Amino acid sequence: MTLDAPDATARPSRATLRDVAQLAEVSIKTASRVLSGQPNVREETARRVRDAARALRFRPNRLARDLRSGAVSTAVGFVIGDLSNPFYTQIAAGAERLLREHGLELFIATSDEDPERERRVTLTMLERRVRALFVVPVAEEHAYLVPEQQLGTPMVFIDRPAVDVAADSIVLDNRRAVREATERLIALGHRRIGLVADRTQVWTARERVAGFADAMRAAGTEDWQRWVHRAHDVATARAVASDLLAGPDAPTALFALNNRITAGVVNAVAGLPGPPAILGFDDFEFAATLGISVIAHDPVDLGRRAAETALDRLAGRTGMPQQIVLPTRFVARGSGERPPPKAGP
Amino acid sequence: MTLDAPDATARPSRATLRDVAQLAEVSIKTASRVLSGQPNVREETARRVRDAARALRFRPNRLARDLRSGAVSTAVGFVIGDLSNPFYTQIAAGAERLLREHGLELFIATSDEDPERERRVTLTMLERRVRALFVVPVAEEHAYLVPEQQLGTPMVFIDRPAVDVAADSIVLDNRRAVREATERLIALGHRRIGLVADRTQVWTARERVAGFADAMRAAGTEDWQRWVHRAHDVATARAVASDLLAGPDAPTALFALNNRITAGVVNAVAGLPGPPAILGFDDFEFAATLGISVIAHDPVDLGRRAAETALDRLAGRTGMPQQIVLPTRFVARGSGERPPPKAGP
DNA sequence: TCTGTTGTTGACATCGTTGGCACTGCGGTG
DNA sequence: CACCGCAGTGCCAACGATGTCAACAACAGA
Repeated sequence: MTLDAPDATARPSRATLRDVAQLAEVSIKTASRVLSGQPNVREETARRVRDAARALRFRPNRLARDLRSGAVSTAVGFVIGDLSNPFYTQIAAGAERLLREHGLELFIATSDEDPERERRVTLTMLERRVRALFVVPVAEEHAYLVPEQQLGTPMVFIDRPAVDVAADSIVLDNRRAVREATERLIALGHRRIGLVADRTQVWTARERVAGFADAMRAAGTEDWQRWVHRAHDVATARAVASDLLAGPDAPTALFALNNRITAGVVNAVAGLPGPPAILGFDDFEFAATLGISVIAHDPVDLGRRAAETALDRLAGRTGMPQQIVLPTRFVARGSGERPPPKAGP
Repeated sequence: MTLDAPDATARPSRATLRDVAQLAEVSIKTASRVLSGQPNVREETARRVRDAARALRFRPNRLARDLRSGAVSTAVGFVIGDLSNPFYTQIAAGAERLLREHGLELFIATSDEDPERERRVTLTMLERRVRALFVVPVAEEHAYLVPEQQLGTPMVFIDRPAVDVAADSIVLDNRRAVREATERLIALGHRRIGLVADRTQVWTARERVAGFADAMRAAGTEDWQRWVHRAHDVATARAVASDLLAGPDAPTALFALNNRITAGVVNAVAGLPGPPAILGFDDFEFAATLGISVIAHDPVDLGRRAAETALDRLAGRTGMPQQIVLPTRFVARGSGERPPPKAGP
């Protein structure tokens, strides 16, 4: 009993192909052939190998496999902003479903809506040699992805387009959707419309505010900027809405530009007598129950289309990056159809 | 200018450590030392290497690194049932936050609530040599994980305990929570309590129904079984609730045993005159706005505790698997405090 | 001058797998 | 009988990184 015998100590180690080959009394290569389904192995030999693998509970090391065989990993990376926002996770769910049908696995990591973290997790994904990459970007700067893309990793940007890298993207028709919804409010007689938008850094927020501006200007309201307010999370949105309604010259309608803001606004308004009109961007589970009118779209479809695009590229499609614009639809449920109070100054 | 110079053809390939070393005119090993921050390299040499790496846009290949250095990957696997259920994603968000602080990255894959798929994605995670593994299990059978666990990969089961593998788990005090909530309904005078529970296969559903049975039996209701109904998604839950309320001997209270079922029930009841009392398991964003009383708990904390447990194991804690039971709290918001109608048979 | 120490560097083996190629029998062909 | 094709198998290199160890220079102390 020597002191340095490593196998004597209680340190079981994972069975490798070598162990399987040894037990089956074949070469490593033959074992590999059997276990990865290559032809030209006698059935009896194959059986021996399979038995050995089972006995040793052999699990191939994907790291080694993927390393050896270049970029044929089955992992696809998905970088989203925040796991607790259903908007992101539904996109992921949509992409996942389609990818799975093609034998690919979706791995999700979060950027926490921080550009620097987005960059880090994205690069980590690439270091792991994912087969394709999906990003719902927060950062404005993606030049660092250019070389990676040239190396052949398909990349698809979701919900927000790629700026300084020529990649495919799937977006919503934000500007038009908000313009048209704002026009509806104006047609109902609203002029004091409180818009609650996400941070300016976010592309969708900018687009949506632009749509609002389009409609307001068309209606002759040049000081539309004073009606634009900012919030990024539910609590802030709630506070902003409460303040607006309590303040002088309170808006007769509130327009919340994403799901979290809508949650805050709905919360603030709940139970108020003579509530303002309310519109939200993004549909949500309780919108029907609460009677909230929204600009609806299908995040699952957003993800599905992104997956389609990536699969196309993997199948060999080349050429200019595509930008797919998905439609939205207005769903009237009551809250957005309330006219402003009759008596006014 | 030879014909076979590979660099002459338009085949850009990813720069490796070798390329960097060549350009910097050092050995591969020295380049490795510089780029992975090992000591004992002359500053001038180090600078040359860093410059070369930058010029070639070198990105290390994690596959190779992780392969060589054994199981020291920074990836942690998380297997959840469904990306579009906030319950799961919030758990993931909680775990992610803590893991990140320890330099670990969370990779999420979904089982689609299918035991066979759960098994497959779990094994894939292990084949990728994750440092630790989290599972919100659907399957009842996890014996296949035993050898992997013995090899040292910490595993934590979340929301539902591990059955045939001795792993740590974090669960809620389901049975007690439901028993006590049911007792409240009984104290209010309810006897006809319609319970809408998830499938029997799901451990939490069984526990929660057991809690209901405890309370009903204690109150002398031996035929509690006839009040138990099943639903797995929002639509079914809604239909079940509608049927119950329309049928003869309609319940005076509805108790929904998870977030999706609650959504369906709330939907079905919305706007009804003289609505039944409603209780839900799992809190949700609009519960306050809608005045729905719930058994609340913190999924984010569930994830955080799971991460803590795994980190402990990684830090070397040995010994028996722990089962951590997290408390729930009852949040009264009105819907659960409605007494049954006075006039009765 | 010899020996020991310290810092810097590179040659080589290695992780677990797959690809390329060569080798062995064996039956069929000219 | 030399030759070919072909199924079945094994040896060796390779993927891209890191670990081990030794070589070497510079310098201090005896």
